[in-house]
Amino acid sequence: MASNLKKKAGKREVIIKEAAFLFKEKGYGSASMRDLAERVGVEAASIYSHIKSKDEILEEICFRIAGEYVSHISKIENEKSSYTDKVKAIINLHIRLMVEDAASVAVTNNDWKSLSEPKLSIFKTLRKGYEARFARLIEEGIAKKEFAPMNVSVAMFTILSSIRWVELWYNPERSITEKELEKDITNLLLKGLKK
Amino acid sequence: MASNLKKKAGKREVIIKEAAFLFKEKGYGSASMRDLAERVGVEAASIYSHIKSKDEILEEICFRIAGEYVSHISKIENEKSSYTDKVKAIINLHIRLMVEDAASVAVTNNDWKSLSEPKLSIFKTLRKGYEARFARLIEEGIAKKEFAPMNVSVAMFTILSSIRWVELWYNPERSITEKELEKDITNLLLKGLKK
DNA sequence: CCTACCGATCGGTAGG
DNA sequence: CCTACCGATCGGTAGG
Repeated sequence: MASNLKKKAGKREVIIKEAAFLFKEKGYGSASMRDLAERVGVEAASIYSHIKSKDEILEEICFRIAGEYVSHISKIENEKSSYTDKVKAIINLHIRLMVEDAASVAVTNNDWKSLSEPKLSIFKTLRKGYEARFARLIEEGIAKKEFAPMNVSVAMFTILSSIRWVELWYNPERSITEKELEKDITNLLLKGLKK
Repeated sequence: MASNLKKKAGKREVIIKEAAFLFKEKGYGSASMRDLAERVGVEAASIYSHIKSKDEILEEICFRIAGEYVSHISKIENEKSSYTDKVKAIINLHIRLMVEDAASVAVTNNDWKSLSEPKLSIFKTLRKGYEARFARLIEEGIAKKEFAPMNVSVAMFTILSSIRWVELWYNPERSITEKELEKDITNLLLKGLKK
């Protein structure tokens, strides 16, 4: 009985997790609910006992990831540390999420445009808020002479998107560890390519 | 007569151009040929006088962009310049293509996975070849002590993907010019955020 | 969770 | 380039 309940509660998670893999592989628009059902191991109609719509799955994936970012940046802002360390913490956050749940991060990055209203607008607002807070940390870092003077938006977006490739390249069988990956990316972004 | 012929030759281009905008906006899988026909201003069936299939349009977009990259890197390799300047030239190439044809670059980045075989494999091979050549330039730059020692793949992918955000942010109405954008991104990647 | 099925929409073709 | 239409597949529902 208890195991039955647990199985049922877990099924929704299984569906969302498999959906993340599927959407990452094929793209949201090209993935069908029948594809998803096959991966989960049930008939297509059965999926709908656990979720309301294909849309809802995308929402769940995108807002979970967005929530992760937003909740962590508050902590980083409040830490008593240098701006260099705050930016390092943000880079670290993005790499960690990417390594821990590459599929969901990839889907959020690639398919958030397929969100339907009003969720699309809410997502955009969340993202803009996050970006504004990150931009402010860079701005303050420049003001405190920790960072070189430069266009704040350019710096922020360059850092944010520079981590996206990890999705395509990194897998646990690589000879490089997450720690090394993080160190190399952070060094490159903070100190540059040049010797 | 001559104008009729020209009109016909141009129509295929119009279709591919509109498709790039459409695919960028909605994603390849979520965009329909009826959407595309409406943008072009004809009935859905009429599209097929100019192209064979939806697939073919995606192929055309992805391989044109891939071709741009591949043809330019040969020139860069053969230039008698420092490795720093070669890397700068590659960054410049990516920014220029992104600014000139943001839609096609975005579609290539986001939807190449929807290519069907054998084009998918060919595309992957092209991309791997390009990456290998870029990686070698970084490797040689490190050997010549122009660049700091680091994992070559990490450096290459970080640089390549760091330019992707331009698609989402840049538009000609921004107060920043393409030249300034390029200078800021190049500086950040070569010298780093830190003062 | 399944069988059976719906209306809508898809990519694409025939024929003019 | 259009009208008319095809078979396949889509997301989703009814009923058990």
